[in-house]
Amino acid sequence: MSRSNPRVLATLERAGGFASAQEVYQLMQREGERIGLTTVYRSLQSLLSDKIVDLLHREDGEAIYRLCGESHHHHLVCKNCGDTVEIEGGAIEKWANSMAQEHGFREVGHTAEIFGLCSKC
Amino acid sequence: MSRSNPRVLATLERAGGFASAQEVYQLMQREGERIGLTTVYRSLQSLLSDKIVDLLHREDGEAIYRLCGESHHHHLVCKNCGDTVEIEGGAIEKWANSMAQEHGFREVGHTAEIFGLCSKC
DNA sequence: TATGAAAATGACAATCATTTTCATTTATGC
DNA sequence: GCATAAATGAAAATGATTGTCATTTTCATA
Repeated sequence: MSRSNPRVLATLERAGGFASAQEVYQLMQREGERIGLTTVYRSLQSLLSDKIVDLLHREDGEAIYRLCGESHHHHLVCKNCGDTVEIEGGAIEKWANSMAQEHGFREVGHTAEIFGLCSKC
Repeated sequence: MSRSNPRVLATLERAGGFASAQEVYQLMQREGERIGLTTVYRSLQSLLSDKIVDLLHREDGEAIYRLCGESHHHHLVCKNCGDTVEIEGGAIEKWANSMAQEHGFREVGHTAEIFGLCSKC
């Protein structure tokens, strides 16, 4: 069973707590850290199963890891220029919880992202 | 400019209006239709840009296409057994629209999925 | 009915994220 | 020091998706 390499977590934090495995790896490379892509993937998976990060997906399907404990928010993404705004999701939390309760689900999480064209595009 | 092959749309309908490109392709193969994987991808993309289908992603990131006009709903997915319940998302529509308006975004869409442990697991 | 331009098709190769394999290095207890 | 388990990373494997390109089909018009 592999444990997480602490530099991976540190890098994810430095990246704003929101990045893909590839991005974490490239960031570490650029900063001169000597680490393999495999280790980055393994560490992120380990952080995921320890519930230190969550997993969600970008529009193109690429997996992105988000630090838990970051205030839970969602994103409004421009599908043209990629500009991203963080937004509050209180309404979603309530919706997710009530739906889960209604259907007898426990330990629920959710993903919700909104995409469209920003005012500039 | 490539137009969508009508058999692709027909197959997606037959599949319940909810399937990945690979699934549509395999289904067509099994039913003896002579079509290439490339054409399936192209047709789905074309249906997407014509707004006849939407795109969303499975937990593993694989792209799934959903027929628009199917009543818009979301999913509650058991992360253990994969069991899925369709749920209404009226609250989400409102949230997405108000957030979009607040930040000046137009032509917005959204994805929202809830996952947890179902009552059996 | 011929013809030719444009669109559609599909085999195949390329790309990209992710996972697996496996040999090597590092850490740890004895 | 030594044995053993854990961690690491290079390289290959995998799987979805996209790009390329030669061929076929469609279809309006000569």
